[in-house]
Amino acid sequence: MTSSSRPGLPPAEVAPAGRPHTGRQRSEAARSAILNAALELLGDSGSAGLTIDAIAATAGVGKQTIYRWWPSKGAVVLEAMTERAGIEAPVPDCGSVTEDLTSFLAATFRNASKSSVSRKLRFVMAEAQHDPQTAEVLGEFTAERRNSLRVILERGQARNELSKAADVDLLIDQAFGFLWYRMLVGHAPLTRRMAKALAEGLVRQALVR
Amino acid sequence: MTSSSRPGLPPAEVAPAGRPHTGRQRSEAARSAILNAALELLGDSGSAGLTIDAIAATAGVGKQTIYRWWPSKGAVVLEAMTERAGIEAPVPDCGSVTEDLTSFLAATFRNASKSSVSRKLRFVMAEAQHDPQTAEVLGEFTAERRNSLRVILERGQARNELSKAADVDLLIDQAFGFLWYRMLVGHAPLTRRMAKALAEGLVRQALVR
Amino acid sequence: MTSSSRPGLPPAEVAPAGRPHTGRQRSEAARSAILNAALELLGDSGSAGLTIDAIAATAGVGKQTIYRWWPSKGAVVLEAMTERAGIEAPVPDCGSVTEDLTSFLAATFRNASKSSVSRKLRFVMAEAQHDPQTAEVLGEFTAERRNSLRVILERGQARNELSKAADVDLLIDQAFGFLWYRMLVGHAPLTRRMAKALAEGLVRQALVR
Amino acid sequence: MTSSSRPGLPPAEVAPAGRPHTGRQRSEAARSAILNAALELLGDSGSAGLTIDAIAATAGVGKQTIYRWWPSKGAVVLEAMTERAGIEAPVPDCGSVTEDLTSFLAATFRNASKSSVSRKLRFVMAEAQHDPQTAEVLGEFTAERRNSLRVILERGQARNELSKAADVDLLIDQAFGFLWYRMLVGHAPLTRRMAKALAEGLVRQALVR
DNA sequence: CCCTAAACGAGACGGTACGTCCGGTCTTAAT
DNA sequence: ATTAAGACCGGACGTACCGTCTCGTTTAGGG
Repeated sequence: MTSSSRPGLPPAEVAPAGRPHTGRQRSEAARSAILNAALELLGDSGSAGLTIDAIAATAGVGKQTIYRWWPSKGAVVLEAMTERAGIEAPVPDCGSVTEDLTSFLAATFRNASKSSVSRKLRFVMAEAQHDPQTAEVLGEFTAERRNSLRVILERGQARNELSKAADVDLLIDQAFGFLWYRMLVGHAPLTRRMAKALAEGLVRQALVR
Repeated sequence: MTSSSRPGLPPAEVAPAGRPHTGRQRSEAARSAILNAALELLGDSGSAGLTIDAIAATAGVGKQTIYRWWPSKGAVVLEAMTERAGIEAPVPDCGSVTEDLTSFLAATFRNASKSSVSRKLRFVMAEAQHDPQTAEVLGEFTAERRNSLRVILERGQARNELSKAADVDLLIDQAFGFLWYRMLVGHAPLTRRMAKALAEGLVRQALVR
Repeated sequence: MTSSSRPGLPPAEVAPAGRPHTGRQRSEAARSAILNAALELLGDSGSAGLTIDAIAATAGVGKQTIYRWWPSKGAVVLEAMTERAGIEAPVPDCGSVTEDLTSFLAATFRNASKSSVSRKLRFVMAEAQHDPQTAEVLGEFTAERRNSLRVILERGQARNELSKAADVDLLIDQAFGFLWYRMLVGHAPLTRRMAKALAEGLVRQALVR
Repeated sequence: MTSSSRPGLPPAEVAPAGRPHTGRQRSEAARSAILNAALELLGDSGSAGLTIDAIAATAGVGKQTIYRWWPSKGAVVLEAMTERAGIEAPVPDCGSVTEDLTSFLAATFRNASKSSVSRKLRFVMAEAQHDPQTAEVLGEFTAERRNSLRVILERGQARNELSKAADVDLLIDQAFGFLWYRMLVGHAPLTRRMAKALAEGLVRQALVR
């Protein structure tokens, strides 16, 4: 998420330039206290206990200051996560699709199997199911993640490792679907071994025949 | 969910046979009014508006009667769904894995793309993220669904259509993962075409080589 | 309270004699278990905690068995008290009004200053304020107590110790009013000394002039 | 009850002056709507029907706003009564104790025999029996009332109409005891004639001999 | 010895109110 | 204009009791 798309920027940057900005400016201290508080509370007690009141109290901030800059709890958490938690696995380039894919998925799985990270992702996903605004932010986040994977797979096609006919979106959604499904249901772990097997499976599906 | 695992059966069926059961028996009318109310409310207004108070009022039932037999809202909805909504696709047997798989996934996708069904599933999944009791019921539900798929895939292995070495659980979680991921994030549809492509991809991934 | 006015006698004694009575008879064990339970609970936890459910559970009795024989909680407690607690001071005859009155009031005060007794009386009085049935039973109880005092005072008038013109009901209500007021508000104790002073005051008020 | 002892004043007036008070101030509109609602409900339906929910609904107020400022239903009613109902008879000064006393008691009885007032007093007394916080407020209220009467009686002693040796508290509790006893049990009325007789009786008890 | 009737322990039922929590809005005084 | 503080209305939560209503069982006459 780029700085300019961050929710809740002060109106000054949006104003029609006639009136440049008047009054007190947004407090960066408040902003970061809020993000910290959200992460901390979500770490401590899990989704319960993460209330707007609690965030405000923990951050030493008025509730209005939260509502002024974020549309919903989910947005706060997601912004906190993406900014702080280093949740976004980098796109590697090892020379082969299988290796790239394995490396990317392994990094992603490792992250997601940290309970602190998983707790946050699961929370945001749950919020998104009844809060359209969280759904939108989550939509942007997941789209970005899918793009990373698309880069890898399309490079594979370009190198002629994977069939041009392969449906890349199908592969992507299998990969992230697998990840989220295990995270959300919790019936099986997200190990490095699973990442490797999944990567190989996906490549086998899309191999040039 | 079999009748005997239904939550909240009267103690008689559970008691160690010493004391056979005394007192008034569970009212089937109340039970079914509650399930109906839950489905109706979830259909009308989506997850918001599905409150215990509303269910009780709609069903003409005391709140305690709900709490007596179900641990949580999610459990009510899930039981209502599994009992009423015919959500469970049957395990077909067409002679070939690809056909079986395609048919199974197509039926499942068709179901899940009905907004009435999807709304309920998404609601239960969201609930499960902060309510352990819903998580447990959802766990049972998803385990059953995975078993259906496992039957198909293991039949494929038995018929030597699929490699014995294939990791069946990996395939299963790719399939259901794909389904849930698209349902929950909503970035792409669940069409019959996707079901077919997914089925073929999974088979190709597990083919005897 | 005489035996025949005890609430909840079996209909047999009321039936029009055509059909004498058939079926199981009232269980004395249940009756006394209920009264015991009421006293015990009121002793333990004070008015809170004295619920019909609790009485039934403590007595090992179905709730219906309580509702069958008593119209209200207050009635149970009052019957328990009058039957068990020996709450009714006897009417003494010492030869002089002042002595009789002092003795009667002292006995009454001593009783009422036992917290176990006072708790019960205060409970019944509170109940009576919003439950007409308790109010009625309490009315009977207090009427009886007033009659005891009336006997003493009218004997005083007969002996020419007190003026025939004295308003006996006024004196009685001053005495019991004093008692209840201190019991209910709790701002001052009910000592033997107070009983004596009160008795003397009342006698002085009603002396033949 | 003076304004400064009114329960639930904003912390500002209580705070140690370090932080002068910040945030929205207590809404006088809400406060008075609550008191009105309490009186109205108690007038309409008697103690039943006077629930916190009903008060909040009638006053158009959140329940929390009630709980924020009053410890209990009884406290609300008592504050409403003392503030609105003009329940406190003034201390007259007619020149003679008997006249003062008669006038005071007659006014008090007239008030208490209005069913609207009596209903409220009886309600508060009943509440006080199982709610310590109501008991406390009621204690303050009755203490104040006793003080009014004490002023009259001590003036009588000062003027040498009443014996210096008379136990003033004994007389006071006979008077208010009489009042409350008849109000609570309801076996006899509180007429002007009774007020006069009571006043004369009490004076006769305490006359200089 | 059965038959009918009533009382029993148990406990589920529809309701009402409770007191708490939280959401989202608003009003202060201060910066 | 924004901030921390905090009161406001609204509404869902889960619990506790209420008084009623079945249940199956037990205990009495009366035929």
